Formats: sequence, C-alpha cells, structure tokens
Amino acid sequence: MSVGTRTIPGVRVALVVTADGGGVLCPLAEDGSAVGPVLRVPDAVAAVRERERADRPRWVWASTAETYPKLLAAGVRVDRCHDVELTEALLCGHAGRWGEPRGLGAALARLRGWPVPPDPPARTKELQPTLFETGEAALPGGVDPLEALVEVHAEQQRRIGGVALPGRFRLLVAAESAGALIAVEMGATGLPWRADVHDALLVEMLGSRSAAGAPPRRLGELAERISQAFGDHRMHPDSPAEVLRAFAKAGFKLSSTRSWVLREVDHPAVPLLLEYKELYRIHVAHGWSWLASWVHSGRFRPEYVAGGVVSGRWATRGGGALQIPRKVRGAVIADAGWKLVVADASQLEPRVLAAMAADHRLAAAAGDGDLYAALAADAFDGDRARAKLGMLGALYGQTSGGIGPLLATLRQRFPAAMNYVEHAAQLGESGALVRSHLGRTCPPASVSVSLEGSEPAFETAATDDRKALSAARARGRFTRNFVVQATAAEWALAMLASLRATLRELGEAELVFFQHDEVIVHCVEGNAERVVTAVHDAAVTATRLLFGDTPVRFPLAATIVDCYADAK
DNA sequence: AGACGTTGCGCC
DNA sequence: AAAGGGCGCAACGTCT
Repeated sequence: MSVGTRTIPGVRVALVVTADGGGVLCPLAEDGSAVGPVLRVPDAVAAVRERERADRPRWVWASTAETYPKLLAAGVRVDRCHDVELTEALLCGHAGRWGEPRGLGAALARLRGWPVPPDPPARTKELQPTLFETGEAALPGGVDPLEALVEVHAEQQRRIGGVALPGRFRLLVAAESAGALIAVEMGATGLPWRADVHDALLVEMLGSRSAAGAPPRRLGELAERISQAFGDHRMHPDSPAEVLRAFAKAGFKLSSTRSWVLREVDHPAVPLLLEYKELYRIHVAHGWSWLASWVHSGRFRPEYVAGGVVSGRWATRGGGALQIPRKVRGAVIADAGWKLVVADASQLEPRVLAAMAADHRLAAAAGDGDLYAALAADAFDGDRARAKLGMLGALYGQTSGGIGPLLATLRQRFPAAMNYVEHAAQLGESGALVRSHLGRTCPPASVSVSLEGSEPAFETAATDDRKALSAARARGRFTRNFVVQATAAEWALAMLASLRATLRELGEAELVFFQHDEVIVHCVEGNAERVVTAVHDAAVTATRLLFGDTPVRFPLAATIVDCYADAK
C-alpha cells in the first residue's frame, strides 16, 4: 500500500493518530514551520512504517506514551521523536513554572491565552483502551489536533532557541524523547524472567508455601520463635507497633524498629526479628503474588515512566522494577542460545561532578578504574571505604557521622568539584533554582523558605528560626544533589539512546532493563562481544555529547552472563 | 470504606 | 549535638 509519504520533504513529521486508526501527517522544517501539505491517511501505522523506512524523520507527536505503544504493537519502531508533552514540562520547568499542566491542550491554551485545562489522568497499562486515542478529548472543541500540534511544536522550538544554552537544551529534549521511546519499547519487550527459578528461590529462602492466607513455613516458624523469645507473648513481627510494645514489656524503650536500632539491642528476639524482616520483605514485595501479577510468558513487563522523577530519572508504575532485590536476580536468565550483557557505569555521579565542575585534578585522580580506590590512594591513605563515604557525603550533603575530616580533605584536594556542589547548595538555601548540565531545572521549594524577616517577638520565634534554617539546609542538600543526579540521568539517557541505535543495526539484541546507571541487553550468543563493544562506544558517545573533550573517563563495566545474579 | 500520611525497607 | 539525595511498595494508623 502506498500512501505517498516518500515524496514529502521535511526533517520532521507531525503525526496525529485518530480514533479509527487513521493518521494526519504534516512535514515540518527544523523550526517547526510546515513545509508540505497536510496528508490524511486511512492507516497511520502503515504510513509511519513507510515513511520510517524511507528516511527516518523525527516524529513530532503529543505524547510518546500515548501513541507509540500502538505503533509498536503493530511492529513499527521509529528512530527519533519529539515528545511535546515531555518537552513542555522541561520548558516550563526552565522558565520557573514547574508543575504546570504539560499536555498538548494545556500548552495550546497557554499559547493562545485561554484558560489552561488540567492534564488528563495518566493511563496505566491495564486501562489501555483498545482504540487509538490522540488526546483530542483534552483539546477544546473545534480545535484541529494537527493544527494544535504544529503550532505548539513551533512555539516550543522557538522557546528552546531562547534558553540560555539552546544547544544543550536541544540535546536534553532529544534525549528525553529518545528515553520515552525506549521506555515504551522496554516495557513491551520485558525482562527475561524464569518463574520456575524464582519459585525455587522463594522456597529455598521462605520454605514451602502454606495454605492460602497462612505465611510460608519458615516465616511462620520464625514468628513462633520470636513470640517465644518474648515469653510466649503472641505478636505479629511485621507490625512495628506490636514489636515496640513487646520490647517495652521486656524493658527496652526503642525509638523505632528500624534494623540498625534493633541491632544495638541485646535481646534474644533481635536476630530472629532481623531475619524475619528480611524474609518478610521478599515475601510481600517479590514473592509468589508478585510473580503471579507481573511475570507472564517468561517476561517481567513493568511500565517505565520516562521523566517520572524530577531529576530526570525514570520511575515505574507497578512491579517495583527499579528495586529488584539482589536475592531474586537469579530468576533473570537469558533464553537458550542468548546471553545477557549487564553493564553499569562505575561511580557515575562523582565522574559527572568532575566533568561538570571541570575539576581536572579529580578527573586525573579518578582515571578509568575504581574511582574510590584511586581517591583513597590519592588522599585517604588507601582507605577506600572512607574515600567513598566522603565523596557520597559531598554529593548528598551529609555532615554527620564524623565525615567532617573527609570532606575537608576532599575540599583541599579537589576544590573545583567541592566548590561546585557547595555553590549549588548555597543557591538552594537562598531560594534560587539550579539546573543540570543540559538545563533540566529543579522544582521550586514547595514551602517558601525565608531566612530574613522573622520577628523575634515571642518565644516561638527561635523555634521558627530553627525550623526555617533546617528547611533551608534540606533545600540546599536537595539542590546540591539535583545538579549531579540530574546530569547523571542525562548522561545515562544519552548513552542508552546511542546504544539503542547500535543495537538496531546489529539485530537480535534488545534492551531489556535500565536502572539509573545500569543497563541489560538480551542478545544472541554470537552477538554478545559486539554488544559489549557497543556499550563501551555508547559511553564514549554520551560523554562527548554532554561534555565535549573532557578528560573525565566514564568507564562502563560490561559482563556477559546467563544470569543477572552472576553479574558483578 | 476510602483517602491520606507514616513507617520501614528494597534499589540507585 | 546534629543536619543523607532520589524513588516504589506494603502494611499500618488516622481521619473523613
């Protein structure tokens, strides 16, 4: 079937998919102006497939999360897109108007000075309708969806050109949009997951399953022994309140039942409780009911939410995909004849800081090996644990736990890097906004914090001052970490997008998992070595895209394994 | 009963 | 003396 799209010029193509599966397309120039006629086709999927085959334009659409699953379900993958919704959120954030409705309807309303409608509620996987939906419902009556899309996109391109560092922001928009494509693809592909192996792991840890409603055998036994340790006082070990009461009866006043609090208590129930907590956690969070809800046909298919975290990290909806406990990773096993390539960026955040701050001394000290070991040799008398503690303290704004001397050492050895995070913290404390390397902007403080102007008239004033100071410090820790975490997320997205492009050329290799600084590729055995090379190349590409010719190295450790648990 | 906040722990 | 960033999830407690 020919829809004639090959003849349409334009590096971008705006696309609206209508409820009946038809499509409306319009070729655009880079600046968003239409450079060809609007084309109506009866089959949007076929039109996209054909145009993609021809010259892989950048698809401009309202929402990747909304449109792409349907294309993908029909077997159509696209190379690039511009996600209007995600871009709108980035632009609003950059302008200090964080959290405003980001949908096409809202963006158009702002543009035309109309009342801004709220975003339609996010649709979850389970609630996906069977037909295409284009967000038309979110547009005021009488507005042509394609017209709205083209108009908003052109305005976005203009706004992008007006930010302080437009080149970087363009990269951010491209990376965010690529991330949205990958999130949909990865959610559809799923992570190879052997339910039989998972079940065996659970039985090994928790004991066999009991009758419905009853805990697994070992959990039940532990609960029984815990009760005995409290003098046959019947209790639920998973209820913090009951545990506190039981300890109080035994003469221990505890501030909480956190494991590090329990560890300090000399009582026979403590080791049993600690073991119970660990197993109970596995049972409720990644036990048999998780397995039944989330693993089907040998795949764990979580729903990834690109741009779901303010720092640009992904979130997930359901399944807890970003918190897979190490103890169940043994169930992640490659298909027969296939391998897993597990790659993670080593100490990504300190390296990102070194690059952002152009701290050549930190770059040189880090090299391309174990950053903390190198730092330890360089400044901490070989004590790697202290080097790591100090660096993480600097990134998170920690001051307690006796790390003061460590921070002092770092400040002395790497002033550029330390000044960078200190400055970000000061900006946050004074109420200013901070941005990532590519221009993602932090949200404003929800409660405005003012250090000045408090009237010390009553005795509560001192308390208020303390509260305000504490809130300002918390804000400073947030902005301090934001600049690094958000830039690390950008590096990871750029790496992922580059890797995806290479894997498409390679074939028989698919991205199956991504978590902040770690990626898993599932590929035929014969491709594994090439995938490892692709991973390393992607790291180099991402580094160059973000930081140009920085001396900072971003090693990406990749291992070829059959089972996720065997990596690192 | 349902909304919402808190606790505690999993991951980075 | 303390003052550790970002999430998701399940269970519990409180309010409505």
